[in-house]
Amino acid sequence: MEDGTSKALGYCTGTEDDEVIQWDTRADCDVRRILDRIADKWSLLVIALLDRRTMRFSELRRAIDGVSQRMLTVTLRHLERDGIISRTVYPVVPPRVDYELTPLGISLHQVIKSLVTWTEEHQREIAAAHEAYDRRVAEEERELLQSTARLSR
Amino acid sequence: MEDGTSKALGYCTGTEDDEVIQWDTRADCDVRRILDRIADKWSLLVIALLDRRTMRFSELRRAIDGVSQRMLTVTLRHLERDGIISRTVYPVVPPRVDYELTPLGISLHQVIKSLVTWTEEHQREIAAAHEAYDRRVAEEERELLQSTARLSR
DNA sequence: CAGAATCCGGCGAGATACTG
DNA sequence: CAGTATCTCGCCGGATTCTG
Repeated sequence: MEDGTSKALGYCTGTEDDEVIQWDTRADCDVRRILDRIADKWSLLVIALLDRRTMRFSELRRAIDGVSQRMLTVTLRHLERDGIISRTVYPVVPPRVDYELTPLGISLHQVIKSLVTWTEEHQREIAAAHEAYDRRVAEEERELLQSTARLSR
Repeated sequence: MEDGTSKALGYCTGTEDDEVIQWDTRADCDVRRILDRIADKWSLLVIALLDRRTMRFSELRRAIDGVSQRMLTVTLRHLERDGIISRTVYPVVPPRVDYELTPLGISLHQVIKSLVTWTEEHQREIAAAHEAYDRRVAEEERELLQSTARLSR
Protein backbone atom coordinates (compact mmCIF):
# COMPACT_ATOMS: atom_id res chain seq x y z
CA MET A 1 0.00 0.00 0.00
CA GLU A 2 2.36 2.72 1.24
CA ASP A 3 5.28 1.37 -0.72
CA GLY A 4 3.20 1.75 -3.85
CA THR A 5 2.93 5.43 -3.12
CA SER A 6 6.60 5.82 -2.40
CA LYS A 7 7.49 3.87 -5.51
CA ALA A 8 5.34 6.13 -7.64
CA LEU A 9 6.94 9.17 -6.12
CA GLY A 10 10.41 7.79 -6.63
CA TYR A 11 9.59 6.97 -10.21
CA CYS A 12 8.35 10.46 -10.87
CA THR A 13 11.06 12.39 -9.12
CA GLY A 14 13.51 10.19 -10.95
CA THR A 15 12.98 12.02 -14.23
CA GLU A 16 16.46 13.21 -14.96
CA ASP A 17 15.85 15.09 -18.22
CA ASP A 18 13.33 17.90 -18.27
CA GLU A 19 14.02 19.00 -21.80
CA VAL A 20 11.08 18.33 -24.07
CA ILE A 21 8.39 17.29 -21.65
CA GLN A 22 6.57 19.85 -19.59
CA TRP A 23 3.24 18.93 -18.04
CA ASP A 24 2.90 15.26 -18.68
CA THR A 25 5.88 13.52 -17.22
CA ARG A 26 5.69 15.49 -14.03
CA ALA A 27 1.96 15.10 -13.79
CA ASP A 28 2.48 11.43 -14.50
CA CYS A 29 2.40 10.40 -10.86
CA ASP A 30 -0.82 12.17 -10.00
CA VAL A 31 -2.48 12.04 -13.37
CA ARG A 32 -1.78 8.38 -13.69
CA ARG A 33 -3.48 7.65 -10.40
CA ILE A 34 -6.62 9.47 -11.37
CA LEU A 35 -6.66 8.10 -14.86
CA ASP A 36 -6.16 4.58 -13.65
CA ARG A 37 -9.05 5.15 -11.31
CA ILE A 38 -11.53 6.54 -13.77
CA ALA A 39 -10.42 4.18 -16.49
CA ASP A 40 -10.92 1.28 -14.17
CA LYS A 41 -13.54 -1.05 -15.51
CA TRP A 42 -16.02 -0.45 -12.70
CA SER A 43 -15.16 2.95 -11.23
CA LEU A 44 -16.88 4.77 -14.06
CA LEU A 45 -20.08 2.84 -13.55
CA VAL A 46 -20.00 3.45 -9.81
CA ILE A 47 -19.42 7.16 -10.21
CA ALA A 48 -22.14 7.40 -12.80
CA LEU A 49 -24.65 5.54 -10.66
CA LEU A 50 -23.83 7.49 -7.52
CA ASP A 51 -24.25 10.75 -9.38
CA ARG A 52 -27.99 10.35 -9.07
CA ARG A 53 -28.28 9.32 -5.44
CA THR A 54 -26.63 7.46 -2.57
CA MET A 55 -26.71 3.70 -2.89
CA ARG A 56 -26.15 0.63 -0.78
CA PHE A 57 -23.59 -2.05 -1.52
CA SER A 58 -26.04 -4.63 -2.78
CA GLU A 59 -27.84 -1.97 -4.78
CA LEU A 60 -24.65 -1.20 -6.64
CA ARG A 61 -23.92 -4.89 -6.99
CA ARG A 62 -27.29 -5.52 -8.59
CA ALA A 63 -27.23 -2.38 -10.71
CA ILE A 64 -23.85 -3.08 -12.22
CA ASP A 65 -24.49 -6.74 -12.80
CA GLY A 66 -21.32 -8.43 -13.90
CA VAL A 67 -19.08 -7.12 -11.16
CA SER A 68 -17.82 -9.58 -8.60
CA GLN A 69 -18.37 -8.67 -4.98
CA ARG A 70 -14.63 -8.58 -4.56
CA MET A 71 -13.99 -6.11 -7.35
CA LEU A 72 -16.84 -3.94 -6.22
CA THR A 73 -15.36 -3.83 -2.74
CA VAL A 74 -11.92 -3.04 -4.07
CA THR A 75 -13.28 -0.38 -6.39
CA LEU A 76 -15.26 1.27 -3.62
CA ARG A 77 -12.26 1.24 -1.30
CA HIS A 78 -10.08 2.89 -3.92
CA LEU A 79 -12.65 5.54 -4.66
CA GLU A 80 -13.12 6.15 -0.98
CA ARG A 81 -9.39 6.46 -0.42
CA ASP A 82 -9.18 8.96 -3.25
CA GLY A 83 -11.92 10.98 -1.62
CA ILE A 84 -14.23 10.46 -4.58
CA ILE A 85 -16.95 8.71 -2.62
CA SER A 86 -17.86 8.55 1.06
CA ARG A 87 -18.87 5.44 2.94
CA THR A 88 -21.38 5.54 5.77
CA VAL A 89 -21.89 2.53 8.03
CA TYR A 90 -25.12 2.26 9.98
CA PRO A 91 -24.67 0.08 13.09
CA VAL A 92 -27.85 -1.89 12.61
CA VAL A 93 -28.74 -5.49 11.95
CA PRO A 94 -28.65 -6.40 9.20
CA PRO A 95 -25.69 -4.15 8.38
CA ARG A 96 -26.31 -1.19 6.12
CA VAL A 97 -23.64 0.77 4.26
CA ASP A 98 -24.37 3.76 2.07
CA TYR A 99 -22.12 5.15 -0.59
CA GLU A 100 -22.35 8.60 -2.10
CA LEU A 101 -20.27 11.01 -4.13
CA THR A 102 -18.25 13.59 -2.26
CA PRO A 103 -18.04 17.15 -3.65
CA LEU A 104 -14.73 16.07 -5.14
CA GLY A 105 -16.43 13.11 -6.77
CA ILE A 106 -19.15 15.31 -8.18
CA SER A 107 -16.63 17.64 -9.75
CA LEU A 108 -14.77 14.64 -11.18
CA HIS A 109 -18.01 13.41 -12.63
CA GLN A 110 -18.36 16.66 -14.55
CA VAL A 111 -14.97 16.18 -16.16
CA ILE A 112 -15.71 12.57 -16.96
CA LYS A 113 -18.92 13.63 -18.61
CA SER A 114 -17.02 15.86 -21.00
CA LEU A 115 -14.80 12.93 -21.84
CA VAL A 116 -17.80 10.74 -22.47
CA THR A 117 -19.28 13.47 -24.61
CA TRP A 118 -16.11 13.64 -26.67
CA THR A 119 -16.18 9.89 -27.12
CA GLU A 120 -19.80 9.88 -28.20
CA GLU A 121 -19.13 12.67 -30.65
CA HIS A 122 -16.19 10.86 -32.21
CA GLN A 123 -17.18 7.22 -31.95
CA ARG A 124 -18.06 7.06 -35.63
CA GLU A 125 -14.69 8.45 -36.62
CA ILE A 126 -13.00 5.92 -34.40
CA ALA A 127 -15.07 3.07 -35.75
CA ALA A 128 -14.23 4.22 -39.27
CA ALA A 129 -10.55 4.35 -38.36
CA HIS A 130 -10.80 0.78 -37.08
CA GLU A 131 -12.37 -0.42 -40.29
CA ALA A 132 -9.85 1.38 -42.44
CA TYR A 133 -6.98 0.04 -40.37
CA ASP A 134 -8.21 -3.53 -40.39
CA ARG A 135 -8.87 -3.37 -44.10
CA ARG A 136 -5.40 -2.03 -44.73
CA VAL A 137 -3.81 -4.75 -42.62
CA ALA A 138 -5.80 -7.44 -44.42
CA GLU A 139 -4.74 -5.98 -47.75
CA GLU A 140 -1.07 -6.00 -46.81
CA GLU A 141 -1.40 -9.57 -45.64
CA ARG A 142 -2.87 -10.58 -48.98
CA GLU A 143 -0.06 -8.87 -50.86
CA LEU A 144 2.46 -10.61 -48.69
CA LEU A 145 0.92 -13.98 -49.45
CA GLN A 146 0.93 -13.27 -53.17
CA SER A 147 4.54 -12.24 -53.26
CA THR A 148 5.46 -15.33 -51.30
CA ALA A 149 3.59 -17.50 -53.81
CA ARG A 150 5.33 -15.71 -56.66
CA LEU A 151 8.70 -16.49 -55.15
CA SER A 152 7.97 -20.15 -54.60
CA ARG A 153 6.91 -20.91 -58.16
CA MET B 1 -7.57 -9.06 -32.31
CA GLU B 2 -10.86 -9.10 -34.22
CA ASP B 3 -12.50 -11.38 -31.69
CA GLY B 4 -11.74 -8.78 -29.08
CA THR B 5 -13.87 -6.32 -30.98
CA SER B 6 -16.72 -8.75 -31.48
CA LYS B 7 -16.56 -9.75 -27.85
CA ALA B 8 -16.76 -6.14 -26.74
CA LEU B 9 -19.71 -5.52 -29.00
CA GLY B 10 -21.46 -8.61 -27.78
CA TYR B 11 -20.85 -7.61 -24.21
CA CYS B 12 -22.26 -4.17 -24.76
CA THR B 13 -25.29 -5.09 -26.78
CA GLY B 14 -25.91 -7.76 -24.21
CA THR B 15 -27.24 -5.24 -21.70
CA GLU B 16 -30.69 -6.59 -21.09
CA ASP B 17 -31.99 -4.04 -18.56
CA ASP B 18 -32.07 -0.37 -19.45
CA GLU B 19 -33.78 0.73 -16.28
CA VAL B 20 -31.53 2.88 -14.11
CA ILE B 21 -28.56 3.50 -16.30
CA GLN B 22 -28.69 6.04 -19.08
CA TRP B 23 -25.45 7.21 -20.63
CA ASP B 24 -22.83 5.07 -19.06
CA THR B 25 -23.67 1.46 -19.69
CA ARG B 26 -24.52 2.12 -23.29
CA ALA B 27 -21.48 4.28 -23.75
CA ASP B 28 -19.53 1.59 -21.98
CA CYS B 29 -18.33 -0.07 -25.14
CA ASP B 30 -16.99 3.06 -26.78
CA VAL B 31 -16.10 5.01 -23.68
CA ARG B 32 -14.26 2.07 -22.24
CA ARG B 33 -12.09 1.76 -25.34
CA ILE B 34 -11.09 5.39 -25.24
CA LEU B 35 -10.57 5.42 -21.52
CA ASP B 36 -8.51 2.28 -21.64
CA ARG B 37 -6.47 3.95 -24.32
CA ILE B 38 -5.83 7.23 -22.59
CA ALA B 39 -5.40 5.56 -19.24
CA ASP B 40 -2.88 3.22 -20.77
CA LYS B 41 0.47 3.69 -19.16
CA TRP B 42 2.19 4.98 -22.29
CA SER B 43 -0.51 6.35 -24.58
CA LEU B 44 -0.75 9.57 -22.65
CA LEU B 45 2.97 10.21 -22.95
CA VAL B 46 2.91 9.47 -26.65
CA ILE B 47 -0.04 11.78 -27.29
CA ALA B 48 1.56 14.51 -25.22
CA LEU B 49 4.87 14.23 -27.02
CA LEU B 50 3.31 14.12 -30.47
CA ASP B 51 1.29 17.20 -29.68
CA ARG B 52 4.35 19.30 -30.31
CA ARG B 53 5.62 17.72 -33.51
CA THR B 54 5.95 14.50 -35.51
CA MET B 55 8.46 12.05 -34.12
CA ARG B 56 10.29 8.91 -35.16
CA PHE B 57 10.09 5.60 -33.37
CA SER B 58 13.48 5.80 -31.73
CA GLU B 59 12.84 9.42 -30.81
CA LEU B 60 9.76 8.38 -28.88
CA ARG B 61 11.62 5.47 -27.38
CA ARG B 62 14.36 7.72 -26.10
CA ALA B 63 12.02 10.47 -25.00
CA ILE B 64 9.80 8.22 -22.94
CA ASP B 65 12.65 6.29 -21.38
CA GLY B 66 11.30 3.35 -19.50
CA VAL B 67 9.07 1.95 -22.20
CA SER B 68 10.04 -1.33 -23.79
CA GLN B 69 10.18 -1.42 -27.55
CA ARG B 70 7.37 -3.95 -27.50
CA MET B 71 4.99 -1.82 -25.49
CA LEU B 72 5.82 1.24 -27.56
CA THR B 73 5.01 -0.70 -30.70
CA VAL B 74 1.78 -2.03 -29.24
CA THR B 75 0.80 1.40 -28.01
CA LEU B 76 1.48 3.02 -31.35
CA ARG B 77 -0.51 0.34 -33.18
CA HIS B 78 -3.48 0.83 -30.90
CA LEU B 79 -3.38 4.57 -31.28
CA GLU B 80 -3.05 4.22 -35.02
CA ARG B 81 -5.97 1.82 -35.17
CA ASP B 82 -8.08 4.25 -33.18
CA GLY B 83 -7.21 6.98 -35.63
CA ILE B 84 -5.44 9.00 -32.96
CA ILE B 85 -2.07 9.00 -34.66
CA SER B 86 -0.88 8.41 -38.21
CA ARG B 87 2.11 6.36 -39.24
CA THR B 88 4.24 7.26 -42.23
CA VAL B 89 6.84 4.85 -43.57
CA TYR B 90 9.62 6.20 -45.74
CA PRO B 91 11.06 3.48 -48.00
CA VAL B 92 14.66 4.36 -47.36
CA VAL B 93 17.62 2.67 -45.78
CA PRO B 94 17.85 2.81 -42.90
CA PRO B 95 14.09 2.66 -42.44
CA ARG B 96 12.37 5.77 -41.19
CA VAL B 97 8.89 5.90 -39.69
CA ASP B 98 7.22 9.09 -38.57
CA TYR B 99 4.33 9.34 -36.16
CA GLU B 100 2.07 12.33 -35.76
CA LEU B 101 -1.27 13.23 -34.25
CA THR B 102 -4.28 13.15 -36.53
CA PRO B 103 -6.93 15.87 -36.18
CA LEU B 104 -8.85 13.39 -34.07
CA GLY B 105 -5.81 12.91 -31.90
CA ILE B 106 -5.38 16.64 -31.49
CA SER B 107 -8.95 17.07 -30.35
CA LEU B 108 -8.53 14.17 -27.93
CA HIS B 109 -5.47 15.85 -26.57
CA GLN B 110 -7.55 18.90 -25.73
CA VAL B 111 -9.95 16.81 -23.68
CA ILE B 112 -7.13 15.01 -21.96
CA LYS B 113 -5.61 18.32 -21.07
CA SER B 114 -8.75 19.34 -19.21
CA LEU B 115 -8.60 16.09 -17.30
CA VAL B 116 -4.99 16.71 -16.42
CA THR B 117 -5.89 20.20 -15.35
CA TRP B 118 -8.61 18.85 -13.08
CA THR B 119 -6.15 16.42 -11.58
CA GLU B 120 -3.58 19.10 -10.96
CA GLU B 121 -6.17 21.33 -9.37
CA HIS B 122 -7.36 18.60 -7.02
CA GLN B 123 -4.21 16.65 -6.31
CA ARG B 124 -3.88 18.20 -2.87
CA GLU B 125 -7.42 17.23 -1.95
CA ILE B 126 -6.77 13.71 -3.14
CA ALA B 127 -3.50 13.48 -1.25
CA ALA B 128 -5.30 14.76 1.84
CA ALA B 129 -8.01 12.14 1.34
CA HIS B 130 -5.32 9.49 1.14
CA GLU B 131 -3.76 10.63 4.37
CA ALA B 132 -7.09 10.83 6.15
CA TYR B 133 -8.09 7.41 4.90
CA ASP B 134 -4.82 5.76 5.85
CA ARG B 135 -4.87 7.41 9.24
CA ARG B 136 -8.41 6.24 9.83
CA VAL B 137 -7.54 2.69 8.82
CA ALA B 138 -4.50 2.69 11.08
CA GLU B 139 -6.65 3.99 13.93
CA GLU B 140 -9.23 1.26 13.47
CA GLU B 141 -6.48 -1.31 13.39
CA ARG B 142 -5.14 -0.02 16.67
CA GLU B 143 -8.56 -0.16 18.29
CA LEU B 144 -9.02 -3.66 17.03
CA LEU B 145 -5.73 -4.73 18.58
CA GLN B 146 -6.65 -3.13 21.91
CA SER B 147 -10.03 -4.79 22.09
CA THR B 148 -8.43 -8.11 21.26
CA ALA B 149 -5.88 -7.62 24.05
CA ARG B 150 -8.69 -6.70 26.44
CA LEU B 151 -10.49 -9.92 25.64
CA SER B 152 -7.45 -12.12 26.07
CA ARG B 153 -6.54 -10.87 29.52
C1' DC C 1 16.48 1.68 -37.61
C1' DA C 2 12.01 -0.25 -36.84
C1' DG C 3 9.91 -3.68 -35.86
C1' DA C 4 8.09 -9.24 -35.40
C1' DA C 5 8.24 -13.39 -32.69
C1' DT C 6 8.92 -16.02 -28.64
C1' DC C 7 9.30 -17.16 -23.84
C1' DC C 8 8.31 -16.28 -19.18
C1' DG C 9 7.25 -14.27 -14.42
C1' DG C 10 4.02 -11.52 -11.56
C1' DC C 11 -0.19 -9.92 -10.36
C1' DG C 12 -4.84 -8.75 -11.11
C1' DA C 13 -9.34 -10.69 -11.30
C1' DG C 14 -12.72 -14.46 -10.58
C1' DA C 15 -14.67 -18.19 -7.73
C1' DT C 16 -15.36 -20.09 -3.35
C1' DA C 17 -15.82 -20.34 1.56
C1' DC C 18 -16.09 -18.13 5.89
C1' DT C 19 -17.46 -14.02 9.52
C1' DG C 20 -19.82 -10.09 12.30
C1' DC D 1 -26.18 -7.77 4.41
C1' DA D 2 -21.62 -6.53 3.69
C1' DG D 3 -17.97 -7.71 3.64
C1' DT D 4 -12.90 -10.51 4.52
C1' DA D 5 -9.63 -14.51 3.30
C1' DT D 6 -7.59 -17.69 0.28
C1' DC D 7 -6.59 -20.03 -3.91
C1' DT D 8 -6.08 -20.35 -8.66
C1' DC D 9 -5.49 -19.04 -13.37
C1' DG D 10 -5.17 -15.91 -17.43
C1' DC D 11 -2.87 -12.51 -19.57
C1' DC D 12 -0.20 -8.30 -19.50
C1' DG D 13 4.19 -6.48 -19.76
C1' DG D 14 9.41 -7.06 -19.84
C1' DA D 15 13.58 -9.26 -21.70
C1' DT D 16 15.55 -11.46 -25.42
C1' DT D 17 16.33 -12.87 -30.03
C1' DC D 18 15.72 -12.58 -34.98
C1' DT D 19 14.54 -9.88 -39.78
C1' DG D 20 14.15 -6.34 -43.88
